[in-house]
Amino acid sequence: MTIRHTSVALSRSTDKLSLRPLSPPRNLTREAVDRLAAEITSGNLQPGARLPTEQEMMSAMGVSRTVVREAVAALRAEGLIVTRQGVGAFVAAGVLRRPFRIDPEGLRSLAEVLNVMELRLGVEVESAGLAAERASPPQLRAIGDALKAIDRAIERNETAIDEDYALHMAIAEATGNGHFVRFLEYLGRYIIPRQSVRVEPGRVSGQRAYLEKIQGEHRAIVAAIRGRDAAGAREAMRRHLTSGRERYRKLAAAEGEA
Amino acid sequence: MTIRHTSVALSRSTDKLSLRPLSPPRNLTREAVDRLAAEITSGNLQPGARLPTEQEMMSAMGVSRTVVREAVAALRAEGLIVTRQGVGAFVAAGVLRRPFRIDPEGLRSLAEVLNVMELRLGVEVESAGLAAERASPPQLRAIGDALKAIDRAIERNETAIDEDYALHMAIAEATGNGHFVRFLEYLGRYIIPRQSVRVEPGRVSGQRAYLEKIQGEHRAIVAAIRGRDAAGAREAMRRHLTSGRERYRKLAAAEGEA
DNA sequence: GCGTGATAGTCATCATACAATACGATGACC
DNA sequence: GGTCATCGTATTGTATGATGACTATCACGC
Repeated sequence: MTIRHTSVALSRSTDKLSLRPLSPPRNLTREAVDRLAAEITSGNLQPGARLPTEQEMMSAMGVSRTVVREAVAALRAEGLIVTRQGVGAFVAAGVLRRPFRIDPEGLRSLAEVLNVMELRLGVEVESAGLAAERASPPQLRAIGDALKAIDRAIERNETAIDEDYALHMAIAEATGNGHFVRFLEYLGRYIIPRQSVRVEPGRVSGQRAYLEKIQGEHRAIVAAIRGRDAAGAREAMRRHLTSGRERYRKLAAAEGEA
Repeated sequence: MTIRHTSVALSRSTDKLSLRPLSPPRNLTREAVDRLAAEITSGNLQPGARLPTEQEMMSAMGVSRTVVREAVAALRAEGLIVTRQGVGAFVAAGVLRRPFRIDPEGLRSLAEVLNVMELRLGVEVESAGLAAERASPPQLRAIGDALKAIDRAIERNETAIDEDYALHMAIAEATGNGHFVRFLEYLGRYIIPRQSVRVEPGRVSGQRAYLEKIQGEHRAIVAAIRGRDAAGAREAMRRHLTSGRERYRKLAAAEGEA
């Protein structure tokens, strides 16, 4: 038996049983991906440069074509390289860095969540401003519908999480800029819910007052957008999200002491 | 002969050719990736759920194992799924969202670049505001140094691209929020340069006046940050980036007619 | 000089086989 | 009855060969 992946850090003598969850078995494909990615990010392979052929990579790394092809497929999925049939594989132009991503692991701490909310605040404030400037009549209607949907959810004593998200998305849609939609899509799903879902189920009246307050902020945002008041929309959105951030901070702090 | 994607974007008098930038060559692997990703993000496959075996996917989609394996490799690289030899493939726990990314392919068109600049504007405006509220003395010093570095570069009749980027980064650093730094790191490298690099080399005096104007905007931002004036810093940054966006729009439009 | 066709290089896909690993079942052993 | 070694099966990991499709290049004829 050959000692393959020695990634097992054999901490045999760890008295406290600190057995790691599991370290990913370093298979050949992963190895090849890392080495190729290193070649690219280190600048050793300039953007637009042609990668070695599959055959050359095979012999260079001593692996089969399957491994090479899966590594190439992985890098292509990450956008680092593009392949063209009959021509070869090339380093993607204009990409010296991996895609922007927020590590979900880091979201554990309160501070990190608040940091993400700050980033979101900047994007959404601008989103509201642009929506006020550009929203088309159908988009304005969609925003109004989303607002009313929250009203109905509150009436049914629900948390209105999905409806809240839908309103923010409708505003992002109204910017006409797909990046705002995608950004919110990426962040919103797991940032928005937490800030309101923590209220204890028993305190329905408290939750309702809380939702009514939020809905008042929503109304201010929508009113400003309808009035084509970009600055007012930005301000209203800023108030909404900063107060939401404060609410979350207090809830989290209270929970921390519970 | 089928009209495949002519990736040659060559704008050789693109009178009314309406040649698409490039339509993605829908190969089987890409198709499989999309379909699997849709199954996951749609919630059809819960986190932790086991994917069908490769054999089942082969017969289900009517493709070979190579295609299935490359699709799985791509999703694994994106962190959506994890595979375990001898067991199967599983939807990654706690990952309902794909990383936020801006497809570099889309950056070809002027409209897309402007859209990205709008997103950046939102983030940087907030960045300036937070920097005004929180910048520590060393961070303020770093911002001042970056400002002076631009002065020196202008004195040397250089484009000051790197120095400009450094100033924006210093401000992002001063927020104390790493997300702002990473976001700017991701966007800035290939958005900022373009807006100033297009000036013709011959017109040095025009470039210098242009840079002096930008530097005036920079000074206003830094002054507001130093004065702990968050609203003023936001406003100054907004002015800076909106005017930069306009400059880029005009430059690009002029180039388009050239 | 300019289109045109042949040709070679390369990726895309398929098919098959073997290796490595994990899990459950079975049965021996205490 | 419980524990553990063994084995068989299922599944992914890796290797290899073959074929098709696509592209760039170059010689060729006009």
